[in-house]
Amino acid sequence: MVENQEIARTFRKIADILGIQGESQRRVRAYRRAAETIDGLEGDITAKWREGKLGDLPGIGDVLAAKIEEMLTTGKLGFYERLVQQVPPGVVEMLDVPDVGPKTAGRVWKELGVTSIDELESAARAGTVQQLQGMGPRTEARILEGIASLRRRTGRTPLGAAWYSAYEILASLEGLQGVQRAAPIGDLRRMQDTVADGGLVVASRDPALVTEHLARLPLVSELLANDGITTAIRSSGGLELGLHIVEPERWGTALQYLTGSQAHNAALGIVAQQQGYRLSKRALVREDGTEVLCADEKLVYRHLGLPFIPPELREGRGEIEAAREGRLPPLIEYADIQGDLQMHTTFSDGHQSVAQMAEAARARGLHYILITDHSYGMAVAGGLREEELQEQRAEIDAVNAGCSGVRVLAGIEVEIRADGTLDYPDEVLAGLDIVVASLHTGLRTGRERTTRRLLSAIRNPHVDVIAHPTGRLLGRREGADLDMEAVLRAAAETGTALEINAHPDRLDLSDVHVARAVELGVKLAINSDAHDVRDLDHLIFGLATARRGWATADDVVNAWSLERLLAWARSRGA
DNA sequence: GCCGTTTTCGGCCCGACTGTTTTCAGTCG
Repeated sequence: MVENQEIARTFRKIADILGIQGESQRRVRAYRRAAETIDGLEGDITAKWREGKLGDLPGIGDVLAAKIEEMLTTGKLGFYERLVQQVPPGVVEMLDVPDVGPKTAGRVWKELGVTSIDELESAARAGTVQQLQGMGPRTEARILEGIASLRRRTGRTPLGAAWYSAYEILASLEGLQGVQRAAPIGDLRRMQDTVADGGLVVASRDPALVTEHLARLPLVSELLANDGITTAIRSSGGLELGLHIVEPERWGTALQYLTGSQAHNAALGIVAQQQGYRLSKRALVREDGTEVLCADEKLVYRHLGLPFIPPELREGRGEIEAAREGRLPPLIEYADIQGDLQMHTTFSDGHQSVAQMAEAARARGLHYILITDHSYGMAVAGGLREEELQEQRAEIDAVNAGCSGVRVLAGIEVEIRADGTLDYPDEVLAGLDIVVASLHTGLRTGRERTTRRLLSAIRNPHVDVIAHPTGRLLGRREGADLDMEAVLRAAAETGTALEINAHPDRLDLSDVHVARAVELGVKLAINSDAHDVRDLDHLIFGLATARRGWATADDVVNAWSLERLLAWARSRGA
């Protein structure tokens, strides 16, 4: 699958460069579309090529098929190599700045000679950018804000990318000779929404052998060594992961210590001191210097007189006091999740049919799903008109009649419009089992307006769930400026659930907002927002975010039985 | 650049928002 990623990445880069060069939007789009197709491919693209079936893939015709073939046979692409010569890499990087698109990047480069984000910043500060035709002081200010926002998040990788990368490597290590155990550490194990100090710990008596194994993995592009000892690995996706190899009898302390966070370990260190220990990666050390080895992480906490504290809670947010006083909540677990209340189908921008989504959900042990295609306001996503909603209802009824072992509920992801009203009238919404509402546009129209729109949707008795409340996209876009406290209080008052969107690009609500929601008694929904059956697997990220916010199964409506869920929804529609 | 047909070329998911315009271009979803 390395080839798939590589080809998709190359096509996206080509699209970027062609865009900057002012090529036709259609041509640019063709490359992006092909990249999406390749990313979404189930199997290895090499197999497709061998079967001579590249042309069957949507968005791939003769020209792109030939380019894929060139990459698979020669490992490179002449067209791409010529293209990258034509535009400085720093100009392409400017596209990462919010509000800077291909036109702007191309113009500041050609008209001002700006070839990097740093130079763009200088030019904007110097007031040079606003001298260009069609650009003014506000555009300049937006560019500066965009650069600042980009800087704030560099060095952090969204959880999903880091997690998949690390777990593929962990899976390859499992069962290898010399490897006794392996686990993630750092903010990766704590499942923070973005990862900065994630890594792996491996228990082994033969570090050299482990290093040798790692070096041979196709998922590992580079071993980073310090004094001859491997301390980090770079994944084929470019992610840097710290690496620690420890003796098996020191596994527990190492795992605990390296998982952190710093705040948690600092607080735990005080507890240790009170018991006459010092906390370290190698062992619990008594005052006389003797070591207490812990082969198991639970033992570390037990020695310190504490119950086990789940990694997601280890942020120094009062978890140690709570553990001491027996107040740790019974965190929601994966097995508690009964259903999924947001997913899309081919009726709008999803990849599969209602029946296929239902089957995929059944295979994952879910008992019910809510189909939530977009309403017509999301024209770009093929949003549904009212009559299409009726057609979909018929299909849902048919799937349920076929008794697939999972109950399919009829819903919608209805647009909250600029004035706070919804895309469908109340009588249409009343006919649905559960209504999910969300904002996709006007996310930067200001705190007052965004808050007002959300409050208006929350107060609509037909709306049961507010999806991805802030609209943030990790690593790409910060959430809308809004009065979250007011939103949470309104949701608590009306009994409207707020979504923890489990897509690893969103994780919205964030853990901090979840914690406040739990305090206020706001109901939550952990939803995959799947646009493809495989996206159902993202629920684990939403689950982790819920746990990081100290949520229990009772706080989460889709951890309830179908009967309880529907009774809740019905009680709200009044 | 793809696709479906009209088998050679025209259409390709569209609308909101912003800031610069004085009628529209660029970005985003």
